[in-house]
Amino acid sequence: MSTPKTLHAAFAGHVAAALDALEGAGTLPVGLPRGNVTVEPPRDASHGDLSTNAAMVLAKPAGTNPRVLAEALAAELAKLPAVTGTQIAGPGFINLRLSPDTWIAELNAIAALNDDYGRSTMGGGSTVNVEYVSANPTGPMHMGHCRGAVVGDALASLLEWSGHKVIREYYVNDAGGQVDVLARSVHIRYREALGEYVGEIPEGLYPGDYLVPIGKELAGEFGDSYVSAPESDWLIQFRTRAVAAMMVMIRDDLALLGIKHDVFSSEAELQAAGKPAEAEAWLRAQDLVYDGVLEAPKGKTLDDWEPVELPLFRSTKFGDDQDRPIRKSDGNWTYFGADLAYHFQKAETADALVDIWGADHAGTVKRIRAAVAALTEGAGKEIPFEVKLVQMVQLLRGGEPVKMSKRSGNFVTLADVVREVGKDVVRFTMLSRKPEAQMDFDFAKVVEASKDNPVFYVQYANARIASTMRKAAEAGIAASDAALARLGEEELALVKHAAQFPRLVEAAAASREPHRVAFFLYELAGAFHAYWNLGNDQPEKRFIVAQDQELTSARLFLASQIGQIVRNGLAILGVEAVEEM
RNA sequence: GCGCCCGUAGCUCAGCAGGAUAGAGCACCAGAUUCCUAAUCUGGGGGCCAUGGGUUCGAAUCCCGUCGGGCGCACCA
Repeated sequence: MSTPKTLHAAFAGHVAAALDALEGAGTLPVGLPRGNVTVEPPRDASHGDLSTNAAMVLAKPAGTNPRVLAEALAAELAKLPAVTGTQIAGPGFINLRLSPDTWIAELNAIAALNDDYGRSTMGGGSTVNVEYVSANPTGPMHMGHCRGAVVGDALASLLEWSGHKVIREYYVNDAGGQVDVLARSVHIRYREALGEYVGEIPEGLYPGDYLVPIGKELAGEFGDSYVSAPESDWLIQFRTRAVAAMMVMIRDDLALLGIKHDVFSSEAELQAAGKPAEAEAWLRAQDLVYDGVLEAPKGKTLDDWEPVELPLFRSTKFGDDQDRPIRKSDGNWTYFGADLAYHFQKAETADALVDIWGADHAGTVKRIRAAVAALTEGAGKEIPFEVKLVQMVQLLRGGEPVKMSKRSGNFVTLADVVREVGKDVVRFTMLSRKPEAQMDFDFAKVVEASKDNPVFYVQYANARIASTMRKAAEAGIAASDAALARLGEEELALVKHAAQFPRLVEAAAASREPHRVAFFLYELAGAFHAYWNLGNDQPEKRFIVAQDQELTSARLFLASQIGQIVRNGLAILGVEAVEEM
């Protein structure tokens, strides 16, 4: 896909060219680093349309005064046909004012690029593996998983928009003690299905009803042959079957949110393939794994603590606080031991790794980061690795916390919530706060149809535009770019706002923060609604002005492009852009 | 005791990989709203960006300390 340069990208190029010209003229020394040079719209629109700090950043290394350099640079930039005014302000900002034609051209660019406006080649086609959800396959998804799922999914599409190939991956923890517990829980349901009275599910097992159907299925298949058989006869089989059933449920839950992973990686398969053992052997050869005894944890008393010799990974060498065991005293892999090998496996097919984790796993970030550094450096290709921690969501209903009974296994499931408020509301709400901040999710508020509700407000902008188009069509007027010169200051201000979208997408992708897209849309919708409201008192400012078809067509064209941006932004977030509400 | 995250208006939160006079919504105050494109509109007050240092031409943003809140700290995942 070839992407024509958007206006902001083009001006970054223009400033660079102007600096080249100054170098050529001897005004500026050749080869100064320009990494800190920015070209961006000033916060205060009265300062102009674009602003660059180039003179301030380069003055010092050039051994000159910022204002002198600014004068020279401004003179160079003033030669551009698009620039109608330059001004030097403050400590050396150069403010540029652009011709209306420039903005009209950008409006046309939005129309031309359409669903692709905002895509960029920033990522250069490199592959990013985003691992998210990775909930244990021991039950349906509950709301605790929801935020990470949405953030991860939106981040994945954001990265695609900014020119990366993305692998959406789910790590299935089907090898640890939790899935053995699952198998035992299913065994009880199996006995129950055969007519046995099992009473209350014992403490420590999974009590949820969702295991009943699997018990029945296994009963139908195996009859009573495993009822009193020793655990070793049935555990693996029951476990495999239960995990498979759980993953079907989980995929269904994810589908409700519009989430579909490319790869599901099984921890059990990873172990069966000997990956953790390979990693251990290699790390031992590097003296990065050794047999040792950890000190007892400080500041916390454990009654059953005993010193034990375990194979330890030297994560302290890479910034961790403590070396970490990769196998347990029974010889099985620890979660970390397998996870280490898993990350190495992911690194083989990606140029960068991103993990989305719940904040309760914050304590394990350092060790896994250490492991990735050790393994990928060792393999000769160091892979950047980031963990995004997603904070917990508190569920409220009209301001009151939603009660959850752990005892009965009645947590609030994702499916219930999506069924109640809808996929779009869940997704947008989860993205309406930065991930590392805690968040409230109030059932009453998120479905409110008012301007106080961002989900509604943004969708309403698109719906309003769609309804205007329908209305205009009835009157026989269509959008047209024939007379865009008729658009005035207020309309062009909307274009200027919308034109930020490509930059915003790049910045959000670079910082791995999809919530910025949500905020941008909220603001853009706000600007659109504000313009719309002008029509309340001033009928000549309405989109449809019956006695002036030319102007109406131009405004409809504008509205249509604003709608396009809203739709593109919502597409990144995975939220439907409805046309009627 | 150690580590990580957070601390911005009365409340809930933004703040664009350091930039110009720190923003939005709610709440509050004052107006408008028989018209119109339903799901209101316009304007206003309100801040020592927790705090003390440091780096820089320039800090809410980066670094260090302190205070306050949350989370996590053996072979659980």
